[in-house]
Order: sequence, then structure tokens, then C-alpha cells
Amino acid sequence: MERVRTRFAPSPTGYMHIGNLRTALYAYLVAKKHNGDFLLRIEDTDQSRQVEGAIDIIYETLAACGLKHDEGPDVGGEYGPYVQSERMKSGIYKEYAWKLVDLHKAHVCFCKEEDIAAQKEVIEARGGSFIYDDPCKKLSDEEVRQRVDAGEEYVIRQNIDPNGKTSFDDEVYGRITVDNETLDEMILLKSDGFPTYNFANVIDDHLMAISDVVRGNEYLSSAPKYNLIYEALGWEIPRYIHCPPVMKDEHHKLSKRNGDASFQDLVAKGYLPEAILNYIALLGWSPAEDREIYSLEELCQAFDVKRINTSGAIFDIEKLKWMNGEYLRRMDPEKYLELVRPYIDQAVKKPYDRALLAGVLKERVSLLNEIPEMLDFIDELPDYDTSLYINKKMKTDEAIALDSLKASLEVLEGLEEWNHDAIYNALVGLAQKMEVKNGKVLYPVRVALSGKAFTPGGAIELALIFGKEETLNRIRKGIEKLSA
RNA sequence: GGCUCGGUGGUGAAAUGGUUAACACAUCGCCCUCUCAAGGCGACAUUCACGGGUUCAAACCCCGUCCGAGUCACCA
Repeated sequence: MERVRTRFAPSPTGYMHIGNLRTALYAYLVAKKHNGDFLLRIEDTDQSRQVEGAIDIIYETLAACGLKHDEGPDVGGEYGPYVQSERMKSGIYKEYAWKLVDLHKAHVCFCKEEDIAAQKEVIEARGGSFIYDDPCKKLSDEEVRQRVDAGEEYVIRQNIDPNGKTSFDDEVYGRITVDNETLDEMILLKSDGFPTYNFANVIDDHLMAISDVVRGNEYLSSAPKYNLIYEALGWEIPRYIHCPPVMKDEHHKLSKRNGDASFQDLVAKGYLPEAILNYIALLGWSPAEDREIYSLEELCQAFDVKRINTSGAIFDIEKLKWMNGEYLRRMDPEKYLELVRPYIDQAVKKPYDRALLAGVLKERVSLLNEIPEMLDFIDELPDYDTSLYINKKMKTDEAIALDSLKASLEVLEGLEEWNHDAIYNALVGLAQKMEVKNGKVLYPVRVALSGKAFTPGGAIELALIFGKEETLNRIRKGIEKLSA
């Protein structure tokens, strides 16, 4: 079997959206599964759509995801250049387009764009389907040569014999067959000399020895037209892997245009690149085994083109959030601390122990962005209502809480050592002595320490973080409030 | 409108002729618990868009219908 080579070929027109990233992932997985090459090619043949900085976003996204490309504009390779506008300088597209003209598989066309559009409008208004029958096809070689030499603007358009059918096998959709008469003759070379996507794609995929073309299924219906070019040039047709769309909802694809979340938006919200990648791998593909958490490396092993789905998958942010939480919970403590430190620092300015704070956060955070709000009571005790002390399940009310707080204060004040065990023994011991459930003592203390109904960490963890002085202060404050 | 592709629970999906249609997210209960989470347990599709047919047997095969998406650019 020949070497497996896949490519990710984005246009630098803005942010990287999730559907695009998933296509890149699948292309990467197909290559790596077979120890092949994954390359990056920039398709910038539409000069009017270039967006400043878009290429950097592509590099950054691939790097953040660990989708390392073996060849590309920034890393080089034997099949360069890897940017189509640069490839054009050597004249390859024009050369092949003219070669097709010589082979009578394409022709030169001088028609005005507006004229064709007008014709199309008329026919479609009547409800007919429009296939442009180009009068330029009948032009003699001499006339063509003359007009071209005279500097007249032209375009090179594919010739398609309307008789017969064209079919091909897609790895995920199976055999696709279309009647040639429904195929319109697409433009290969634009009047500005740039190739169209349709043409450049075929030329470059062949020249770069791409074995497997991985792309969205919006190309499924034009694939036969591409195949006609491969055949005309006597080139081998690559394997096709068309992927189903990633949807925003039942009716709409996910798109940057609609302001849907891009990869960088998700990262900014506190999602981990590994979790995002893992999640999108599962949109449109399912592993053979009953498992969902996969590292990129594991995905390379488990991935199988045959298990790619044919129908669109709706992007469910809730499930991504769950998965993100899974990644966070499974992370080793040191790594977690490192990751979470900036978020803690954002909310906590006082020098409380970051490792303790991180410890209390772990198991509770599913989105990094939630951290600052979870910690908003650490630096300053918020003003709170004493009704917080009322909790039916804990069997506490303001009066009980007051007693608990007073007793807790006393026992805590007498503590020589301030560590987890000491605090635990003091408070739980108190509950035992009073012959009540732990919650009756601990719940009020937690409220006094935080001023909040819900907190990461319990009373003991919080007391440990605050240290003796602040803990006692906050309990006194609670007693004061309850006594008022 | 033509062509191409698709249609299993709210979501991702498994199961491609054979017991009660996996699993996961979400939701709802219960348990655990100093809160919230996390964790544990359980509930949740009499049914696989619909209608026919083939078969002893169909979510899986065939036909038709409906619905949806893609495409029909000098955009990719």
C-alpha cells in the first residue's frame, strides 16, 4: 500500500470553527493511524477574502490541539510551496489548465459573468434547471489564440460530455453515481489567473501525493467533476472520506458566520483543547468499544473511517462541559494547580495557599471560567443574610446556628495547632459531645466562613485555608450577625 | 426546481435479519454528604420519520411517501 498522506486545506478567511477543526482532526487521524503524513496547505486563491492574521490562527489552533503537521508553509517539506498563491507563481495551474484545453477536456471562455447570470435567472424563473451551454466551446483554436494574444479577458472552463454517468466510491458514503448531464462545466482558471478551489484542489492533491482526501460532505456532489479532471490528466483518483456536517441545531450547520463558538472562543471560556478535541472526535464517529475518553494518541489507534457516520451531528455544549470536567478531575494535582493558578489569582489577591484552594476546586469545576465566581468570598466575607443559616436538611435555624457558632469559636480558639486533623477533631468532636449530626456544627461554620449557600470545600477545608485568625474573625462576625 | 446525501429517545450514538433497542450527556428520583458538586443506585424510546412489501422473523432488505441537509459562484 502506498504511503498514506492527508491534508488539511483551509482558507485563511477568519477564525477556525469547530466543524473545520473536526475535519482537520479526522485527516490527522487517518494519516497517523497508518503512520502517514499529515500536511497543511493554505488555500488562498480568493484574494478578496483574505483576512489578516487568519493563517496564524490556523497554526495556533493546530499547535494547541497537538495536530502537528509534517509538512506545511511554516515547516516546509518536499512538496512545497504549501500556499496556493505561492504555487501559482510557478504557473502550474495555468499550465495544467491549458493542458486540459489541448486535451479538449476544457475550453477557453470569453463570456461575461453578468450575461451568464442573466440567462440563468431567466431559466430558473421558469423553473428549469440551468446548465450553461457555453458558445465559446465552438470557437476555433485560431480565434481563441488571437483573442487571448490580444489581451482579452478569459476563463478556462471544464468540458463535460453530457452522456453517461460518473460514479466513485466514498469511504463513508459508499458508491455515489450521477448523470453527467447534471454536471455543469465549472471554471478552472479565473480571469485573474488564479485557479478556482475546485481546480487547485485537484492539482495540488495530486502533486502533493495525497492518498486520502478528507473533507466535508458539501463536496460530495462535486466530486464527480473533480474525478473527470483526474481522469483527463491520467492521474489516480484518491480515496475520498467525506464527513457529515457538525450542526448547531437540527437545521443549521455550525458556522463562524452565525457567531457560533470557534475553537478559540471555547478555549477562552475555559474549555481544554484536549477535551474539545476528544468531544468533536465523537461528533460523527463512534469507537468500537464502549468508551468515550480518548487522548489524541489513543484516538489515532481507535479511529476507523468505516465508523464515521453519514448524518449530521448536533454540537452539544452540555456534553462538552461534562467531558471538560472529566479531564479536569482526572488531571494530576500538580498539573491542575498550574492550570488553575491564573484563575485563582484573578479572584484571590490575599496570600492564601494556592494548592489548598486548587484542591478544594478539583472535582467541582467543569469549566475554568467558573473559578473566579466560586472563590469570590475568599478575600472578603460578603455581606449575607442570616436566613442562610436556616437549612431544613441540616436541621439548623438561626438560634441553633448561634449556639453552634459560639461553641465552635470556643473550641477553635483553644487550638494550638492549625491543621486539618486538629480542626476536624475540634469541630466534629464538638458535634459528638453535643450528640448532634456533624452538619449541625459544620454547616453554620461553613456559612459563617463564606457567607454563601454553596461553596467549594467544606467548613474544615475553608478554615484551613483562612488560617486561625481569619477563621475566628468570620465566626465572630457570624455570631454578631445572629445576635443582632 | 434538478441532482446528491441523510432521518434510532431532548443530544451524541450502538446494534446491519433473530431474546426485554447498548452506552454516554441532559433530565427526574433515591443514597452518600457540613453546602454545591463529584460518586453510587434507579427511572426515562411498547419502538427505530411514515406507509406498504419480502421473510418463520426487520431498526436493519425492497418500493413509495414525507421531512431535512448539501449542491447547482470567476467562494472554498
